[in-house]
Amino acid sequence: MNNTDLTLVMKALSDVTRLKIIEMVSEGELCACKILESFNITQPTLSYHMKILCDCGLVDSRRDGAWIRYNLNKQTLELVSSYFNRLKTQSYEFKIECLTCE
Amino acid sequence: MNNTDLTLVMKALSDVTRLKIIEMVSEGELCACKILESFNITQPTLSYHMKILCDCGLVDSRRDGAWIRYNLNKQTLELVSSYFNRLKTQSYEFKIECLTCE
DNA sequence: AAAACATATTGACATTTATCTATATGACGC
DNA sequence: GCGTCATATAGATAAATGTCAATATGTTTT
Repeated sequence: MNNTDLTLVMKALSDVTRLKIIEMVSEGELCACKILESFNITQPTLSYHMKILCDCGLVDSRRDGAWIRYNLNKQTLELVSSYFNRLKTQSYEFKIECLTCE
Repeated sequence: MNNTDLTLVMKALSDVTRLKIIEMVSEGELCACKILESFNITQPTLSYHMKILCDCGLVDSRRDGAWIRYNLNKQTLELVSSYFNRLKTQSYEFKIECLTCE
């Protein structure tokens, strides 16, 4: 996962509505109509948010009759999770100071 | 860490420049002048980005003479990391389908 | 085939964001 | 105190973002 892809994921998560959607979907598959009930937004706005979540790979969608069912993409989540774990382990307790700055 | 705080962190990471800064700082403390060398942006623009990274708690700053030295805040990173770990474990292999949608 | 339901797309608009130039503030050395 | 270096703030601006109303597309039911 390169920086551009990661930026897309972060951008997707940088909106309160989408963050809540991710949390809802993390508990199990949901259709748009169910998600919509939890928010004070219009259907087109939800559709816009779902597109962003799907495009960055965080959420998968599948048609089931008239409904579109959404669920979390665990693989992408794993990549994001491991990115933060790597950052954590990379940073050490004792700082390597930049003394010269020249 | 509530959703508003988390959104701030994600917003901070949703910019390629800031994502690179985080990676640089994760390897050790750096002053603004050193960071600036790696980018094609002006000094005020970097200052703007550093403020966003500090305000959300991802980066700490300390004055050292004329310089401001930046380093990663491991505590915040730990909170973000554990958030994603929680999301991962919350989502199960077998989907709890929403069959009614009524 | 028409009506009803679920979701997506389009176009408009206000707000936010990233960037710059110009200027201010703070620290150090002379 | 003055000049110089490091960083921050202010004001302006173009581009991106989140939202809506209106409309289109796709699916099911009658």
